[in-house]
Amino acid sequence: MLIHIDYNGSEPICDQVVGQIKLMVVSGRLKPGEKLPSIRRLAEELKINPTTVSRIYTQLAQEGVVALRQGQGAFVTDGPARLAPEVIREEIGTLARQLLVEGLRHRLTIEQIGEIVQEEYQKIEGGTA
Amino acid sequence: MLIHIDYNGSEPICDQVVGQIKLMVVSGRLKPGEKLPSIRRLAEELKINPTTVSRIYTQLAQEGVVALRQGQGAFVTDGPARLAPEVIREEIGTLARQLLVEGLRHRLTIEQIGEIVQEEYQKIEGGTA
Amino acid sequence: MLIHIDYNGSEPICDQVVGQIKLMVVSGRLKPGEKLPSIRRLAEELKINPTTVSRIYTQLAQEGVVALRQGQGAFVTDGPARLAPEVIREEIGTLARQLLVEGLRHRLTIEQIGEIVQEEYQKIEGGTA
Amino acid sequence: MLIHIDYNGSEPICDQVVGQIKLMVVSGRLKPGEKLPSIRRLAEELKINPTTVSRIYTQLAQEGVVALRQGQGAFVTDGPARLAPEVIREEIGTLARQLLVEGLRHRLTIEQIGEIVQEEYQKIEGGTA
DNA sequence: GTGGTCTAGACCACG
DNA sequence: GTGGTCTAGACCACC
Repeated sequence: MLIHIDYNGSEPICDQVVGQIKLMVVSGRLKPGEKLPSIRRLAEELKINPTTVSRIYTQLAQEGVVALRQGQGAFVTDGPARLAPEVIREEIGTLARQLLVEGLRHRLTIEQIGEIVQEEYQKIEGGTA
Repeated sequence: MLIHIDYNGSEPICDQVVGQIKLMVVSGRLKPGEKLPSIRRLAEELKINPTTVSRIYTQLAQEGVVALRQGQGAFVTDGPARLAPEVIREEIGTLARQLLVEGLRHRLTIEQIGEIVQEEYQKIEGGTA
Repeated sequence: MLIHIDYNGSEPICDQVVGQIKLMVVSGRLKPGEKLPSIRRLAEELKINPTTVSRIYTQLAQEGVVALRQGQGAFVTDGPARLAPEVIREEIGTLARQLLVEGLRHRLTIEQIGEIVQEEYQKIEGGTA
Repeated sequence: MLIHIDYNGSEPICDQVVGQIKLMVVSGRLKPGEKLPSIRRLAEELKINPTTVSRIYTQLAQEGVVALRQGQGAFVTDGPARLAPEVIREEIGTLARQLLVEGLRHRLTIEQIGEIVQEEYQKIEGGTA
């Protein structure tokens, strides 16, 4: 699955894995309908507890990234339930504000921040083809 | 201090206050050299625990937003210690990636995400004048 | 049998099939006395495991929707065993309560919930004629 | 907390408790801003494992019923994030369909089912005053 | 004191 | 084989 875990950092393991799987879905490296490794298999591969993987998959399911089917496994969905547009606007706005505050704090200009967003977008979409 | 705390949300109080103080610094509402309220005073004003305020100031000091001077209080710095450009690029890149992943996941286009970033930037800079 | 399975959803396949067969019986598309396909045939048709179909038929038999006759197959009954009115009242009351709790939680009025019930009733009875 | 658990039934304990807490919120017996018992306290009271209560509270938080605040406890919110109207319609429609199928199956008329919904609504709203 | 994360291992339901 | 639930107990972050 090409997931890298930093076991010593302060970010919880489950957040790290959830983030990387979301990225793989958005970038197209994991496609709708595709099957993820089983809980036990991924736990072995990442050397973490199966219960932790279970929690990761459950969280992804709640965010609409995957669907869990008993006896079959975890499958990538074709997108999350649509939230009201103003809810999405608020959520993304909060993330944008955090990005701006940290960027400006470190003496970047709005243009430089915009460039970084574009560069990261290219990296993500590069995997879609 | 014009800080608003959402006591009913799930975001930790200390994160809320840290975020808003950073925002006030970046937007120019708090200027370099300016003195922040004492721990006791701010705790009273926000009706939170003094030890929480203490942790907030410590965290801000670690991030280079304020400098703590023994017995005198917390003073806004003129910016964090200059990190290597690659380090800043990586940190901001991570935030940009999170923004993009969540935005794209909710079916926003890169253009819509860019617009939200611009709108939030206007809100921040509106306070600078 | 005109059963549609959502292989990408999180609802167990057996629940989906049980629900649709019950719906076909209630709406009159399956009539009392009618024979259902054999386990093997339905399993082939729906491309699911025969043991799953077996469990589906067993569950339908337990709920009184069909009767299983040794070596002959599953036949639609003319209704479940008549339970005491209080038992039925309690079971349906529980389902009504769940409907109301979820509806009210999402800011629907009792009138809107009632309308949805009526609309769904029309959809069901449209198949009876 | 006046929660009753059936330890022998087939419905998972966590679903039972989640359902009852939702009902208490919708009916006004638990009001927005009100604090729920701590995880450890409720675990003791219900004689179940603290981890199970934790999962219950987490689920309620994800459904927008409560907000969890570290160091403080669980607090009733003033409602879930607004979903797109068609999503709500679909979710409630599914519950309505289940209600109708079970009711009609047990030989109730649409009028009788409507009466049960009204009666249950009175029971819920009776607690609001 | 509070909730959040992680581990460990049992048992059940689905396919 | 798959995921789902529950228990048990450790350690950390927040207030």
